[in-house]
Amino acid sequence: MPRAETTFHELTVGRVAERSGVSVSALHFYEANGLITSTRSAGNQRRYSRDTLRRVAFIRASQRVGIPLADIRQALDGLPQARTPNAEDWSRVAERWRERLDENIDQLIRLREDLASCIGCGCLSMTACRLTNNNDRLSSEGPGARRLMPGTPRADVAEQA
Amino acid sequence: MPRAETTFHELTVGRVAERSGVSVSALHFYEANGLITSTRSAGNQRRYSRDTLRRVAFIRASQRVGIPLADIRQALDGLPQARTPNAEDWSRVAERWRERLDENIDQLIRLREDLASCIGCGCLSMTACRLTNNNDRLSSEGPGARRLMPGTPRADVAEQA
DNA sequence: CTCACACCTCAACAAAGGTTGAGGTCAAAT
DNA sequence: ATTTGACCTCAACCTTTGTTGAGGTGTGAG
Repeated sequence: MPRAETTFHELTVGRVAERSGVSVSALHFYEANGLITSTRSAGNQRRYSRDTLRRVAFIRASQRVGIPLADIRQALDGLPQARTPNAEDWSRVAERWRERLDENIDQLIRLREDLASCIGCGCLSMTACRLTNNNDRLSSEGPGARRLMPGTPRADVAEQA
Repeated sequence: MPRAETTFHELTVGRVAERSGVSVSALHFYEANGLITSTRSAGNQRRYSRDTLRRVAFIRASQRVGIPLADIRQALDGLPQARTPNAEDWSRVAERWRERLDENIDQLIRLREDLASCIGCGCLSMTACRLTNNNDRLSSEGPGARRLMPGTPRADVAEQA
């Protein structure tokens, strides 16, 4: 099997797909959306540096907990584009990402509590219920383009071919 | 303003939209997908029973933490369809839903830990890293139809017109 | 040099979760 | 009786996150 020639730190798209568990088409997609970058070989084929594997791992792990690519992209934009990110670069990003995860965790825990106190208690009181009263500051956006609310990913069923 | 005639326990779509903070089109959509049900007036207009408000609150709260409608629907299918769900019915559903939320929380906490130990430490060791090695049992599904992985919802920006 | 496999681009399609709009009806206040 | 805002259906469109396929090229082993 003819494997494209690569220097030590260059990976073909197929190789990245193989090692990251992400399909080639998804990698193309990530690249088109600026989550990863590549150089090109003489024959116009993509060559990825090794740290792309780390980026992809970060992307997938984040996606599995339901974070949209746009947000992940923003986080990755915190890495230097000029040079290969070092440990400190990643640490900085990871730290900010932890805060993001904390928020997500908080929200879930809050819902769990609300559910217990509002419905689980059996009183079914929906007056002044925290579950019901979420439309406080929410419905004040007016019409126009807005983010959609797609579902959550589930790692056990969504993976590349 | 002509407000449709309703008995004490009947609500029009507009009324449900107003009180739940969900758009009319979204309510139509939920109904088309079996998350809520309605009877019809003589003139073919929807009439919702009051417990629809609770269902919708449950739906939105669950969506805000990234759970897909299909899963929410399954949970709601645990309620009796013949009669109006009582406190006990809701309690049962809430209990099972709590387990679901627990799983989601666990997954987020695991990612946060992995991030700290794998990247945050600074070593950047990706060999045998838990972040990287998620493709263990995942890439064994083969091709074919599979769930897509849309993003996460964010309550602060997504609401009806 | 040739062959096969990996790669390229670009367009079309998919599924979730809706929104928007056209064209028509209901209902209640005047 | 008229009018006006709420409602109806249905189809088209939107975003996100990709996959699939067609038609063509690169690359390395033999």
